[in-house]
Amino acid sequence: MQSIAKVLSGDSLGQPVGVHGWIYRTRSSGGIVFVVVRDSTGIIQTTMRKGVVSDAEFELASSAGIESAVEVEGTLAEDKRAPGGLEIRASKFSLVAPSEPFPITEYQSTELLLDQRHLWIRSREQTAVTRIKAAMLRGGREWFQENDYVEVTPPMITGVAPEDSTTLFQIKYFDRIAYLSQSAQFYLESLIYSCERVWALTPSFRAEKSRTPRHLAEYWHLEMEAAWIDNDGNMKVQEELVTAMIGRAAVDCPAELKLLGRDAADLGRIAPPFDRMSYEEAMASLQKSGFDTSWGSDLGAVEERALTKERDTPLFVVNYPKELKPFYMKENPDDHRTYKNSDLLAPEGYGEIIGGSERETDNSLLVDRLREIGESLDNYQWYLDLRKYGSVPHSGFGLGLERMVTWVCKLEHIRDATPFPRTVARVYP
RNA sequence: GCCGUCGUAGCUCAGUAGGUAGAGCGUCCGCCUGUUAAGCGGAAGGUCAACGGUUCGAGCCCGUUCGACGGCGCCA
Repeated sequence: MQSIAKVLSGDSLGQPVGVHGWIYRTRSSGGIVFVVVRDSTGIIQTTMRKGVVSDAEFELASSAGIESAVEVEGTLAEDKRAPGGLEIRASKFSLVAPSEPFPITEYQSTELLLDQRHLWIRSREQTAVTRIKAAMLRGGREWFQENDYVEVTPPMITGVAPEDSTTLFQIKYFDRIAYLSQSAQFYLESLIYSCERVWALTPSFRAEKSRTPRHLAEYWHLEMEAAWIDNDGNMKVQEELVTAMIGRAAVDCPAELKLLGRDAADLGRIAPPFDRMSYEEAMASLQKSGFDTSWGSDLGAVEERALTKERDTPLFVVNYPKELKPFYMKENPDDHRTYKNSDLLAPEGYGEIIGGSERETDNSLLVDRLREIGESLDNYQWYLDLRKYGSVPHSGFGLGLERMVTWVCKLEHIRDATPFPRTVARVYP
């Protein structure tokens, strides 16, 4: 047996080949049956003729339904009438396992596809997304390895909750309460004092009742933290990493990208340095476009879309007002109203995929800010400890993997960037 | 949390003025030796989301509940 991709390469033209997979489509016309077979690498038409295969095999082939598991052996032939120009003229057909009528047909609704997700992930589109996502992760892992980052394994169960813990999933943890992690950042920050440069890929959980095309309740969070680098260095890491991830997908998955309407060549234009714009400049630009917004307003979905819609490469927005961002960021010495931070916005209107910053290194400043926002210091004691024993400048960021996949794969909704999306309305299948 | 749309056959949908429930696809049976999500003929298939109300009569009008989807906010 060979992969369908291998057979489609045409190397075996005129020679015996065999494939196994699942029936993608069947059509029959009297004494001939067309069975289009799908495997993980592609689809190919096979033809069964009465008299060439046995009557029993012919009967099986003509009655087998979509998604039946089959094996076909025959001769590879060129034929203009075949989709793709190549077909296997079968000498042998066997049914590995029949399929009941497949619930997903040519007529589909969003609801059906989500209810039948365990079956819909067999689709060519979902398969392409899965492979592209894997390639992006491969590219990221390669980049981290080449740049001396240590992959670490932070916990996903935490005992600490901020005062406003409404966005945390609570779990029963033996005889007390614990929470599912929203971010591994504090754990990564702890690890830089030994490994200096660390990264982790973990699930993050958000109990926000968000109902948008860019939110999941569970998503894969790619986070990095490094000692001795400031926010400019942090942004350089981000643009190089993003470029490496996209580059790997473009090289390894051009066909999958094309299937999704994304030209791999266009992705090749994405290279450091990415454009940079301050929050203040972003505000001015939005006001010029007629937005009723001013200093202190956050960039919402509409604003991010406006800023990135006409772009085909990512955009950094830097130096947000402090009140819009969390307490652990480092104040901008050039403008005390803002932090040394950045959000990376994906182009084409997709919006934020990374949030990052230089971290505050001064223990007393952190304590002040925590008091200001009414947080109990007890919950942060171990985090504050990190500033007591050789505090060093450091920076880091978190990348929402599915958000990046949504952009790279030109998806309309983030739930298609993961095989089994978890949203406020769905935990099945 | 807020705003909006929709629940009718396995799937996608139509259902006019309130008067005995329809189509295409799928399934099953038959025909067809080059189909491209093939074509032709036939058959089976329904608690119209649930509950309550109005009416001689409700898929349709009113109310409540449940579910799903679209968008905003929050965020990656």
